[in-house]
Amino acid sequence: MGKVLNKLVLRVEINNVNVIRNRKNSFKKALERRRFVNIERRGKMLIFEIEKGKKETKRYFLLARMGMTGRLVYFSEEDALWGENSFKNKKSFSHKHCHIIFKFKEDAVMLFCDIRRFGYMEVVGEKELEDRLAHFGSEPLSDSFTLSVFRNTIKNKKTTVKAFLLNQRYVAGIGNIYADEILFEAGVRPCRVASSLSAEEVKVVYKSIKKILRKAVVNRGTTFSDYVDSDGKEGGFKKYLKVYGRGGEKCLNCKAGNIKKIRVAGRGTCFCEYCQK
DNA sequence: CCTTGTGTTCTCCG
DNA sequence: CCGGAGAACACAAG
Repeated sequence: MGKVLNKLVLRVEINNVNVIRNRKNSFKKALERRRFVNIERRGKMLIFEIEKGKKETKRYFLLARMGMTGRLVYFSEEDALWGENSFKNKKSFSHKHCHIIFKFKEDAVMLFCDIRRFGYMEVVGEKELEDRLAHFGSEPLSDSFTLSVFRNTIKNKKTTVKAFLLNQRYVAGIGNIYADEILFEAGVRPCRVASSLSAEEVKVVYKSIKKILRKAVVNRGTTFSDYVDSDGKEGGFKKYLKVYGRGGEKCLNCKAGNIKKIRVAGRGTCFCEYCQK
């Protein structure tokens, strides 16, 4: 979404007020006639820093969370028309599911669309931002996420290793697809109790987190059904999926075991009964 | 019925 | 009875 940086937001159109949380911070008023001066990410949350007004001392931020089907889409000048051809992926971007439109002075637009409406946006002040950031664990691809940090985090956790990986308080940003792929890469069964992993297994899971997430980022994410990035482009990681969505198939690695599909931590979970111990 | 991210509520245990 | 941990539930719509 870097293309919206420093562009002037002229107008914010709200088609569905229900996707805005924390309405006390007057969403439109906080955004119109201002610019986004910085954009960051923490876990699965995007943080747009909003330009300060002349007399203001405190900063405000636009937070965006995509849930399952939420997406931010950028249209440049020539594409920013509402004609039939603009919305090539009609299910994702139909008028019906486009909830907020940011119109920039530069003639560009940014859309917040969400079919299932698990996603939301909100404007928060510095204090509220601090509160929300406090709920996130380590950024798995940062240098500060070391093996010893990971050992300390997973130590004594009585939950399953899959639930542990999905818990944003421990490691931020891992969802269901990557949790399954990480555990396959590590050769560890999703239903294992986290604290039961040997020192060696913890190390392998740690390395697998880095490896899978790096590869996913390089390939710009996973398009399993209809995910697209802000340019409307699909992610390329799908071709590297080894267990997710392969329940009932033969394992690509051992060519012997079957990929089982079970339920762990309330989520559909795929693993190889032969490769993962 | 299934799918998932996350915020809330419930339950268990010391 | 309190607090924390972890599990379970609720939500949405295709």
